[in-house]
Amino acid sequence: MSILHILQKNTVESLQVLYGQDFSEQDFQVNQTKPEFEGDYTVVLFSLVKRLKLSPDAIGNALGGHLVKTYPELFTGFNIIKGFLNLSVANSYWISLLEKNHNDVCFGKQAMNGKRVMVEYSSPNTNKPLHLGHLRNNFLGWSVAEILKANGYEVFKSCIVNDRGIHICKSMIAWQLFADGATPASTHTKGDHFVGDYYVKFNDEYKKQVSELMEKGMSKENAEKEAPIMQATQQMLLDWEAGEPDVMELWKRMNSWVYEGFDVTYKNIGSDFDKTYYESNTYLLGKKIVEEGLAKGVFVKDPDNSVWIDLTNDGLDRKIVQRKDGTSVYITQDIGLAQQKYEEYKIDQSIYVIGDEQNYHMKVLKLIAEKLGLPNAENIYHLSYGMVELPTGKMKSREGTVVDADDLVDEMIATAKQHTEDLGKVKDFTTEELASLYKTIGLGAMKFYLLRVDPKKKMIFNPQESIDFHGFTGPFIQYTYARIKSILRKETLQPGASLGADLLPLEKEILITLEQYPTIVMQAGREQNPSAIANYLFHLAQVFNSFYAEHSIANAENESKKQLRLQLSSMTANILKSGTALLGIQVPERM
RNA sequence: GGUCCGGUAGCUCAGCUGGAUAGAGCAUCAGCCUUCUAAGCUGAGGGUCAUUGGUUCGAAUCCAAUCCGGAUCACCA
Repeated sequence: MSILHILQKNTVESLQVLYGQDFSEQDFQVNQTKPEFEGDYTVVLFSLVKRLKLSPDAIGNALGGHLVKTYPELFTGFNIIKGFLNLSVANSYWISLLEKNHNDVCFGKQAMNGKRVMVEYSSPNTNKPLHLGHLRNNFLGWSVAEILKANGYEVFKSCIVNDRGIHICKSMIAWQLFADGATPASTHTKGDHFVGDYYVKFNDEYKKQVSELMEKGMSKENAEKEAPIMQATQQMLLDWEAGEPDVMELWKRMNSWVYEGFDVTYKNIGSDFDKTYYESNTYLLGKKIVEEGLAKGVFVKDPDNSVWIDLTNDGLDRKIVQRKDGTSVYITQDIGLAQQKYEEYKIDQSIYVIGDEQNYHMKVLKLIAEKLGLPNAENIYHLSYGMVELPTGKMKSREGTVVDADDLVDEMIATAKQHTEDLGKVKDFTTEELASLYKTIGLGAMKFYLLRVDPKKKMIFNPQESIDFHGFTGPFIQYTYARIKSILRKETLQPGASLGADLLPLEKEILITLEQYPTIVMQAGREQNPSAIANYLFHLAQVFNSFYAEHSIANAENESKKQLRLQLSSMTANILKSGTALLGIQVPERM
């Protein structure tokens, strides 16, 4: 139990003893004491004044006195300033916390709670390579899954691949028209980029054809429909749905190129999935759902045979769930998949990591699932994250401002290499060790940069800022870890050693911060928010570095101080390592 | 227009279950490597927390209105 929680509980008990009244932990606030006052934790007394009809000073004196008297091993003194009761926590509490946990690499992890959760993330289209936006999604999804595991959930990572539809046919048509049989192998191109290039070619040709038709006097709207390449694409989609062998073969072939490329990227950035769903399989579930919904009266059929759901009573609109030609739309497939996930994994919660541009869509999905009476409908949760923008504005594929994921990863690794070489601290590393270090640092910088901000908010990706490895960055934390490990290699930590009874301010500050880690992990899990971890780790590293600059560990004043500081260092390193692991970031022993 | 989200230092962001003088990083300026890794540390300057009103002992935080920015409202996914 956290010290904050203990203090809350003790306060409730004391108030009961002192005044015979039942208070709950929500009836008053406990904070960390501001540095300018004496004490460690502060009970804010104002909210108790009204109910007890006593002055803040009277309550503070009674409560402070009672706490110190009743829990002398915990509280050593108190003072009251303007309605704030400041309590000092005994050094022995902090020191025993350190003795117990300095070597526990699982500190902060919760026991299994028996709940099963699925986290769906990444969800790429197979017509173009991954970009910066996908990276935020991938890092977020992966990290949230790990954070939930640390909170005791059994987690399944899943991915729905959007592998069919008109956009896929566009790349296929363009390949037929322009590739002349070229393949990723023949052109030495990564498969997903190769296919993406034909998607671009499609759009170029389409634009050309539309403007040609418009020059001949056709309206823009008609030209967009009549352009031969678009007509061919629509025909191809029909052929695909009819299972036409040539089309299916080409589709499989081009998708396999894309998957080869994706695999490389996923492996590189450390994304993995327990289950991959393919839209080409799940879209058929739509029909069944629509029939059931019609039978239940949840859906209605219009005269033209299209099927709708009326959500106007829920403040939304009428929404189509099946086209008049009987084909299923995006949302229908999602309902089917939601059900399939539940049936296959018996999950208690289903999390969707999807951009906030789809807030409306996800609201509709959940509503429909509820109206259909799907068993886990109320546990569908949209983890909605903000878009990634550039300092110049939004990324636009038409304007070529999309930041490619593979390029970015390469750039970050190259930057890590450059910095490392400039500093020249690891000249004895082998080529393999260096390559691994560059990757650890480059990816660490990138992941931290994308995870350090609140996922719900849109963020700006500043290329210059992202390759700065100083300050609030991944490498700063990695560096702090490497520094500690350097000491721990040279000095011997003796587990049962006497640590003395005194704590210097900076030593105590580290301990107070270390103690918060389990609370932060819980908070990050509750909020599904990796940035809580990132902010915490940065703060911990900062506090440790201040301590490190101020006090010597190897040449401490005496042996018990040295052992105390070695244990502080060890526990800090463990938390830096396990915390960064929750963000998908590794820490190097040297850098 | 309807719905939803956001506006905190020059820039990027914390803080938001109401609590003491609003915090970091970057950038700027001034210091600190003969002792454990300077990818570090110490200090300085920098704020009408969009605006106005309300709630109360107390508001960046809660409520309302206004202004500004964004997302979304397809027989696209």
